[in-house]
Amino acid sequence: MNEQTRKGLTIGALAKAAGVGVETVRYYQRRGLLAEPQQKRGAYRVYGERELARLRAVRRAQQLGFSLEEIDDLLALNEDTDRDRARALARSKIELLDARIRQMQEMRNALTELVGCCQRTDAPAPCPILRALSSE
Amino acid sequence: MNEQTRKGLTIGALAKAAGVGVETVRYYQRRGLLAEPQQKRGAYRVYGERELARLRAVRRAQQLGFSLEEIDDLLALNEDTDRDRARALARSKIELLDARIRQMQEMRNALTELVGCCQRTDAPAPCPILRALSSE
DNA sequence: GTAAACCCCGTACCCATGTACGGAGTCAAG
DNA sequence: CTTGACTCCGTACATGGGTACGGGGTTTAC
Repeated sequence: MNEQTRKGLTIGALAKAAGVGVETVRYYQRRGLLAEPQQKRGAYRVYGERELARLRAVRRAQQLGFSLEEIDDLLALNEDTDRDRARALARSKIELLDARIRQMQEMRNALTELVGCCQRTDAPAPCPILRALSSE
Repeated sequence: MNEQTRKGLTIGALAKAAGVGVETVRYYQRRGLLAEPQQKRGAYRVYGERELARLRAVRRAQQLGFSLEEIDDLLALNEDTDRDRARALARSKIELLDARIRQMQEMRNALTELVGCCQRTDAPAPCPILRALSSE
């Protein structure tokens, strides 16, 4: 019954496997973020690994702070026939990621400080979180 | 005229300084994310550095993928009188940040690969972005 | 002391991202 | 061959995070 994964998934199974709702899958299809599968079993669409991988990737990328539109761009990079354009877009996303990563690390440090310090004191020091987030 | 920053800002100046709209400031106030300033000049509220810093911090944290509610929690950590609770929350956010940072780095690597490779080939290799995003 | 620019407040509207609903058709197990 | 779970499709509603509007009061610069 788990060779369904090989044999093909119904939309429900796909959604479950990716940890999203059926309606979400359909929504992504409507938006063009997820292609409708070519294959069908009778009247029902049949999904495979490709769709599952993509669906999971969408969720991941979303958690990284990208919008569905950006994700579409991102996932299209590979297919892009205009390699130069693709590379340029990729580079700009890299810069964006770098900036976010840096800030997340600052925030992380601030939180660590917060956890570590004040083990004993209740002094109202200048908020390390604010400090971490206020750097340009 | 720029000692307004010392003397106090109107809502418009505050918004501008933080790079948001006036309506956004008011919205944050309504949500309780930004306290209304105690001071007023006549009928107009007067804002200071505290508010500006906080407002900027909100924007930053937002870019890091936190919701306004989470941001409220985060910024409240410092004030929290229940230190244990604060520490626990901080720890959980640290883990979350770590996970996101890791994934962002994977994604960054994938993009770098994408930029670097295929300088000459147009071979449809397995999408590095999908790969980066598909790791659990 | 008047005009432009700005604030206040309330309410309504907007976009992205889903979620829910409901009637009708379909599949697969028993 | 029936029954229960599932799919399809369309449309409507929800939530988060704002944004716009409008009537009226206030400041400030001239």
